[in-house]
Amino acid sequence: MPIKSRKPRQQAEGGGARPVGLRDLARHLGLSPTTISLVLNASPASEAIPDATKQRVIEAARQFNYRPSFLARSLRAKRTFAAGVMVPELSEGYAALVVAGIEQVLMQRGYMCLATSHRHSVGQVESVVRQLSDRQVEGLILVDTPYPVHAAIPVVSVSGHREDEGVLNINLDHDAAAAQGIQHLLSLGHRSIAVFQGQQFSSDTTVRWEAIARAARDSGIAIDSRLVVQLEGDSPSPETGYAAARKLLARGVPFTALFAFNDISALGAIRAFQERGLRVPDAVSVVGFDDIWSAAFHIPALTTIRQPLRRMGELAAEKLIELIGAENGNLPASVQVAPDLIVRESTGPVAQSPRPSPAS
Amino acid sequence: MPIKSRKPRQQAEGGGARPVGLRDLARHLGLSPTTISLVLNASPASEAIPDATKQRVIEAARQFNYRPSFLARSLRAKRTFAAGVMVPELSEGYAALVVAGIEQVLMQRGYMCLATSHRHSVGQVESVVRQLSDRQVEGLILVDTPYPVHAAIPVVSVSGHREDEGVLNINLDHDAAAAQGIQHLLSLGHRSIAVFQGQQFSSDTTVRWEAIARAARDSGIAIDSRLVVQLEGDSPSPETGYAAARKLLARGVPFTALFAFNDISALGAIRAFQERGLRVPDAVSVVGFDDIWSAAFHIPALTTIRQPLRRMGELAAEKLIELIGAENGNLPASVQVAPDLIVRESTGPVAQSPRPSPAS
DNA sequence: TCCGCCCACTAAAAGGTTTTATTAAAGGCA
DNA sequence: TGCCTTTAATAAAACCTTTTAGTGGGCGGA
Repeated sequence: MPIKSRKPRQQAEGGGARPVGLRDLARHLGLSPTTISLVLNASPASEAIPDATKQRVIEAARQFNYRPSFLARSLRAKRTFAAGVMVPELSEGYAALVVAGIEQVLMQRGYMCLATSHRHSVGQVESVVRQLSDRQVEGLILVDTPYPVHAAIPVVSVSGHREDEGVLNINLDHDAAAAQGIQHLLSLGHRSIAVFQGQQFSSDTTVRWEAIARAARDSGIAIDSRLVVQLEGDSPSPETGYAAARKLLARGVPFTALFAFNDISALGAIRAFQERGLRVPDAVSVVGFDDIWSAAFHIPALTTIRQPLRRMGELAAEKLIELIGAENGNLPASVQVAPDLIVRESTGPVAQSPRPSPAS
Repeated sequence: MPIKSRKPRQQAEGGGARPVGLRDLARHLGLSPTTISLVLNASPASEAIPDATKQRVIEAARQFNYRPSFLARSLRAKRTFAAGVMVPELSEGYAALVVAGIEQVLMQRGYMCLATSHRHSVGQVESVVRQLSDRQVEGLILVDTPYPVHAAIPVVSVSGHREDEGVLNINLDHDAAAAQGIQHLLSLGHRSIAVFQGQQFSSDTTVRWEAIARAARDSGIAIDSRLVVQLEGDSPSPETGYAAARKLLARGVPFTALFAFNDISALGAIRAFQERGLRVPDAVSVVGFDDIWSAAFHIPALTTIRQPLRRMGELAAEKLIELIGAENGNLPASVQVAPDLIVRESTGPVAQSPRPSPAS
């Protein structure tokens, strides 16, 4: 694929004034580019240069508004100060929060954030990784992206649960999360608990489901397999939860609470329940997951397990930068973050009437 | 700020194998780098080269998995195929949707998306623009960013309403949007309509408010200034609308409908109303703006003016690329996109009882 | 007087491409 | 044979820095 050079864009002012470079400064000062570079970079070798000259150089640089070419120095130093970030879909609330955290830390440390999305297409994943590698990003952050990635650079995976050698994981402590949710429901008297499993493509799906099943078992109750529904479709809207809830109701197996896969699906489920005349939390209690910003303002406000998504993004960026700077040897280790149970209005004590079987 | 070169990261395999370059290929084939470059870029000058040689070159390139250095060719060709994207805050649903559209188009056209946020800090805006310029992005897309930006590259502004010379705008047709909302409420019998104005820092604030006032005037009703409340605080949560609604109620001026600044604030307002015993839409009708994904699944589902946010992002990217490729002269022009009124459950006919004055 | 050292810089290479200008060899024609 | 053209390539410059290895001159000391 050829790359054509472009005739330099005419400045509004008319003169195709190309930016001032080290050479221009050198000529203007009657010095060599080397000297200028040494001084401006405060390189150790510049100690031999008298302060007067240094001042002259610095002054001229400011006056001409000299900005070194990132391209040129990247080429020379083999450092791009750029990191690639891959998410399934940027518009998703989940990904957006994590990316916001990542971007903030990267920026603050002088790195650029190259944002990409793959829409769960394996081909797209490969193509994007190739493009990022071509641009010599120094590291990669994968968010909720359970696809194999082959890269010769440091990789941090958020909610990836990867076993891959050399991938640093930032994951939620799902056992704690599941225990919090189950305990909360148990303490309200619930015994028949329905569960939403995530979509196939979500990397949290398996881990979360297994943690919930384990937590239930440990608490002495079992999850009836007829009360387990898997979310389908890749729409990032409550639609998925709405459909799953209807499927659940259609099975006719009584339950008093739902542990949803995430807040989005919980919202959809609540709507489906209310449409069938099942009030939340009177007839059914619902626990969400994530604590997206609208969870608190839904009616009823959602009880949920909060994931510190933004913090996870920040951590991912911090760890990535550590990895990039690390000598071989002492590499930083994976990190687990703690969930928080946020009790709001969508959960309540189990109803008096023994079994509020859903209307069919 | 000095830039130190890093000792090349040891590959897992052990050999610090640096990537194969044009020179390596040349040596292996017994040709010069020039020839390889000519052939691989299918440059016009390569016509003189016999097909046999071309094949040899192409074959070797594939075999060694040769990937040209983006840095080097960018340096030489003065093209980076990168665009900077600035939003107030990446985690906001509004920005995330626009950015998703932008990223998709940029990627598909071979451009990289450098995502940044500024949190409404003018200093941060300047710093980010500087960093992006240093990296020689070929263009800039500003989303909801009403701050002056001085750049010598093409700029596209989404919902920016800038008058600046040389900035291409992608804006919603706010007059149409306001007319749709007002007409809808009028047709339901509402005459006392409250309005939320956006936060000071949002670039849509003024335009939207003026459009609404104009639409009301044109329809023969006036907006009582005591029914106008400005959102405050920069939290991207319904909290702002919740607070504004309480302020509105506290004023004790009767109203039967609210035209909110956006869906997020509408959600907060609905909660505030319900807490005061004002059912939506029975006692108060609420119209939102944006049509974020959860609007449809809120209870009650939100009637709202949809902005085609993703499409606006796509358009912005398309126009930016046009601008970048444009000869001086025929530049593409600004674009207005059309809103859609989405009628759901949060609006209804005005109540029978003449003036459902809010409980104080 | 001569050696070595310090001072204040600089020349040149390197990084990996693209592009312009040039060349060596072969072939055609007078 | 001598001249011109075509073929099949190549050398070198350019892009803009950073870094290594010097350099020339002045000066102190023996």
